[in-house]
Amino acid sequence: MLLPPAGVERLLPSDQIKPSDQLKIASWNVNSIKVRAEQVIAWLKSSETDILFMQETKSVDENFPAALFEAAGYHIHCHGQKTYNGVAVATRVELDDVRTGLPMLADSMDDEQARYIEVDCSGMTMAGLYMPNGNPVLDEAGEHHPKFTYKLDWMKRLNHHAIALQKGKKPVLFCGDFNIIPNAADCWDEDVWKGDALYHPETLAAFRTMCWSGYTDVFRAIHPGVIAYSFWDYQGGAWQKDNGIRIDHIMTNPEATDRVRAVGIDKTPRGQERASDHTPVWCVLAQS
DNA sequence: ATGACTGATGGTATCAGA
Repeated sequence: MLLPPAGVERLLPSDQIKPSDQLKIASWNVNSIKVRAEQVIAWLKSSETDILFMQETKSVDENFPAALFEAAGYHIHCHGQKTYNGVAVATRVELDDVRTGLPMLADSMDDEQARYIEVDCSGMTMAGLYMPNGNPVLDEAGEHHPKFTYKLDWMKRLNHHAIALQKGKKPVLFCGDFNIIPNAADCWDEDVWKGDALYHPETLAAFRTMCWSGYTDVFRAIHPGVIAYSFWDYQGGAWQKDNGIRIDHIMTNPEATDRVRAVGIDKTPRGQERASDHTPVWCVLAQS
């Protein structure tokens, strides 16, 4: 085992050292880019992230603080709307194409919400998404509430698109705030989440459809049995009690999974002053 | 305990988030 040189106190852990032929990709629900820009940029620098997908920017594109990112060496592509939702990508590597909006199906519900951005880079396709929350599940008549129907419809569109992208035989990666708790081990108390849209059987079934079509939850694949969360509610001292849930994910098709060299969730930003309620999830991919 | 956060909004309360 190599030891750090004398006098060097802060080396990255060995699994975070990134050779030049690798890309570090991350996803972070920032909960307002206006409030979080400085913290996000500081994290981009300290984490050596090449491409960051952001969600809940809550900003129209003309108000996105892109100049702050440019000054730090990151170019911004954003797809926002007023008040709610909003996705963006910050990159310090060249992108070949950027597309926004998740494709519709013939029977899809109308969708004006800014929740999807997709890029081509280094022969790969990578997407950042903000899945609808889906609550409440039921309306007053006991039927599916329109918000839950919208979530299921959105997942159906995502699954169709995920399968369509597989036909390219290229590496494909989806990351973002999925608003899905994949398993009981991904929350502090399963009983609290039973019946919630994030852990509803129909939500989990749609998530498994994505898994069965070839996409891997790379955090869980590389860290089996590890308890790690990506969201802690602002209320009730959830952070202090570690009452968290793992709902931010990186999903890779087989070609991309083969290139995964490391995966992690960085809890540090969640513990900082005026933090987002989510913390970043990241992975390192070999470029060939 | 009708509580308990945080952010955005032509707002001084209401929504949405999860």
